Amino acid sequence: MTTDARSSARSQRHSRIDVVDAALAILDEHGLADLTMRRLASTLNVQPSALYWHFENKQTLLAAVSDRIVHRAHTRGDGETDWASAVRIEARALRDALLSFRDGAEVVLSSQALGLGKGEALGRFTAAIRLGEFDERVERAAAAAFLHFLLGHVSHEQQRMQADSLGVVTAALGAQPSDAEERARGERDSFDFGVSLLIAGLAVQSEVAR
Amino acid sequence: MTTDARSSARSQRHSRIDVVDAALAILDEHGLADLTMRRLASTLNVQPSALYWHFENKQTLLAAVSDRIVHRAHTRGDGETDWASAVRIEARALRDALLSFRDGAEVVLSSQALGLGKGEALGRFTAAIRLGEFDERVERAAAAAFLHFLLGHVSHEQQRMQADSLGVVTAALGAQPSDAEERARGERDSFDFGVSLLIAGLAVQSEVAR
DNA sequence: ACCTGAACACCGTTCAAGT
DNA sequence: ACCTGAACACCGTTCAAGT
Repeated sequence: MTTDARSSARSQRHSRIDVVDAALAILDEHGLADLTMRRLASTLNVQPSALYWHFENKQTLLAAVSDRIVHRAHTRGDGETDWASAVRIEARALRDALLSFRDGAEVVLSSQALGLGKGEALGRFTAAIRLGEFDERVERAAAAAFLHFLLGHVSHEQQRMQADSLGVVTAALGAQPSDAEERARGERDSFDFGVSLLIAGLAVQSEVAR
Repeated sequence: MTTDARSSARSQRHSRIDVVDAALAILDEHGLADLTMRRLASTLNVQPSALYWHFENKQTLLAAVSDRIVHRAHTRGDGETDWASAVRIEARALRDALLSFRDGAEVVLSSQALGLGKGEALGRFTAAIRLGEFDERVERAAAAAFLHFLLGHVSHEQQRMQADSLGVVTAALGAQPSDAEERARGERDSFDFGVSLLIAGLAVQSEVAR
């Protein structure tokens, strides 16, 4: 018990993995704005400069955090399914993964925009689309479209969640359900609808090319 | 001539409009990272604290900058066109507007994600889609899908432009055209393709509902 | 109506040196 | 292999006071 590495012992030595673990904890509990190098260092009982032994800079660290969030999106490869179902399953799994950490979408969005990280999210979409045996250019552009929609939708969604929890009064354009559960259902529906639009569009594309 | 307000005279008094003008100039010449309150103040020959008379905080200022970038997207309302053409025209106009300022997409993306700004971009898509007389929920979800795709695609695109200009070697996944012009064409094509996917999907939706 | 001056409470990053 | 100590060059924001 008392020998556990995760206890409050000081002057523990750390690995990259420990640093990312601690970063994820700060992210989830306090949000991206509070995820500073200095704060991260202090939760690890270490000087800020120590972090630069593990990571070249903050962006690289955030890319590693992003990779871990995305990697959380498990989908058991259910063997035989059509590309459309596969894409839908990946989209939901990735959305769930992003939603499972505070500001998760924003972290992944910015790492993705900077071209950092392992690109697993794009890879997942690409693999699912590949089941449809499209032209390679179509496959690439479609995967990017799914990913852009996913990140844009979920980051907006998480932003609204945070605004709500702070009781911010946003000028109520359109209907705004009062009940949180109802709102969550609405978000998921509009996400699914966007995914459906893209899938339907890609299906049409395959008929055109035929 | 020498009485012109935009000359190098000091201790000029400024309006919100002047501040946004100056911010846009810094954005375009030096990028978002260099658009700090202190730097902005110094180009206006003013103390940083003076900016807080015009804007509540930096995010609000950036939202005003975002609004101006989006407002640059002119499309003459060509009278009678179908919703699909109207959406395509808006998408291209908005992309051009974002591309006309360095880091334009990122600025608009983050203001949009924070729910700040006037929401003109979403309004433009919504108005175009409305020509198709869809269900209101469909209209809203589709407009959001177009906007998310737009912002995601263009911010990624601008990121690559900047990486290229810095000579960064990104692990060449897939074919990477060497010639800049060719690459620009590829970007525009994959943007148009994404827009086409969404339009085709929405067209199918209208048949289903019929 | 618009700005100054001074301060507060922070940042990310570098680098020689330690163990 | 991993970290300290100290420094550098910055940030956004507040607020009393000035004109």
